[in-house]
Amino acid sequence: MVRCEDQGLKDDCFVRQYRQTTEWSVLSKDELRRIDEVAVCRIHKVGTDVFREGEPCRGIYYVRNGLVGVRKSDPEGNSVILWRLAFPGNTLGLRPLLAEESHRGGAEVLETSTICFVSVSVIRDVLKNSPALEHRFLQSAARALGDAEEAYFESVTQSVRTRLAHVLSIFKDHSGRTADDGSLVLDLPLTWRNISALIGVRPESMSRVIRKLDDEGWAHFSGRTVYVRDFDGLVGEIGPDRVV
Amino acid sequence: MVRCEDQGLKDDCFVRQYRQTTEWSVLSKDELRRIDEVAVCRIHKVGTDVFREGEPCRGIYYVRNGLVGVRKSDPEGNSVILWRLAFPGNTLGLRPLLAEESHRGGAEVLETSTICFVSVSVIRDVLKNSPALEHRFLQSAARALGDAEEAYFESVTQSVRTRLAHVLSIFKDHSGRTADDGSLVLDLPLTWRNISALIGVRPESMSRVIRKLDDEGWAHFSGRTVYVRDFDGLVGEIGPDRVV
DNA sequence: TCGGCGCATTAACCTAGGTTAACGCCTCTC
DNA sequence: GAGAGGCGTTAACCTAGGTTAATGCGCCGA
Repeated sequence: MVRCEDQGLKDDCFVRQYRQTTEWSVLSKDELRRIDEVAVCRIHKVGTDVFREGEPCRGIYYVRNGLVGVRKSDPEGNSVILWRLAFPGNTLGLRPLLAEESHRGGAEVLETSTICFVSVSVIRDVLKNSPALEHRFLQSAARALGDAEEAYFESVTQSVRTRLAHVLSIFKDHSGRTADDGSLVLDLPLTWRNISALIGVRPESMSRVIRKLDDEGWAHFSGRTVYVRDFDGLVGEIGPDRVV
Repeated sequence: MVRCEDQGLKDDCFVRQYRQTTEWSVLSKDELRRIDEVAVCRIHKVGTDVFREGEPCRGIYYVRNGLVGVRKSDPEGNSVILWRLAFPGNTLGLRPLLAEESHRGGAEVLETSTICFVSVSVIRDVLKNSPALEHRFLQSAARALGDAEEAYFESVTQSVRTRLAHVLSIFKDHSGRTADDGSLVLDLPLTWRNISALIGVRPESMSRVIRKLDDEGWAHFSGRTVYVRDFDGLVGEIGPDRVV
């Protein structure tokens, strides 16, 4: 609802990627600036929808800061899972745009987020003039496909315990810090409810697992803060790395 | 092991796609012919590997006829699932090629198959000269990604029963025929063991499910032949279509 | 200030599917 | 013709996780 300019924020989401190594970095500074010019950045409040499942794809959403989750629900609306998280720097809506499909999941703001929107027509135009960008997208789509296979495999193969360890390792890379005594402290940016949905289980089962993990001394859970004694031990004992 | 020419088969896998609507159809007849010229077609026997998990990707494999399955196993080698099937007309190895990764799954010949191999360098060369082909691949990769999400969702959400119904509907489209009395007859091209692996459960559980389905009168199972009384009823009752 | 709502937790209970083991059957090989 | 090995099935048993229900807590809005 709130435009970024109102907050004195400069809309330079894409130009800033010039220095980094995202897919967009293959574009020239000028091309990126041109995207920024037409991008519309807004601040979205927690709990609101960025887009809904089944809705036609109108463009892409660059998450500048905050946190957004992509949900999927069955036709009856029940059994919602959290398919993926979009952290700052991530882009939403690119898949349906490239596939020329509707959104297969709905995006919900999990933490107040600044999100920049760029319409389909702009992106298509950019792509038409930049085979290099298309090439990069193809490569990362192919990799994402491999990751999705891996996720499927994991869901069939691994226990909730193991999958939780996997999720924690994502947050470790992302928002983990080391305490004075050398142990790892995680301030989870998600409710346990959402973490359950991310793993695809009920909150009650999640609760059960974290209590057991706590009892066994692997980690201490207090609210959304997790104190991990020995992270490598946890991941190693509970489920070996599936970094392939 | 056996070259196609030895059998008097003409190597025209790719040229033939000119008339059809696959991704390759965007190429000119000449370009397709040029691929055929360097393609190596061989007949692979049941049980042999086309490529193995973790192996670097040397090129793509066009399945001309027969049936190939892509397996995934965990580091210890156990708990093998069947991730996808390659029917005649399908191509294997394109994902790792585009992602510039190694094979994340191993391909095993399930029915004696004629498979045409084209090396990485040829494909890369073709792609470099055809943005149109790259565009088509990007689109289908994006769609495949959506399908993989769906598969994940289904594995988390749906029962074995439902997932079996889903698999049967694949074979219905593929190798189903209608009996004189109007009922549907499927001659499954896979062992039940492999169908279990496709769904991600043990053969024993599979057995349990088909017996129940038989008892309840939905279908009759005899060896690898399935007689389905009322297919739409089965799919409708057991799990609504997830055609989104 | 109070009521209500959504998160989190616990406990009791239930069930789908994994595990183990045994058996029949087929095919291939020696 | 005998053995071996793979498939398919059944049965008995076990466990992870879903289901239901109850309780406490914190937050928000009236």
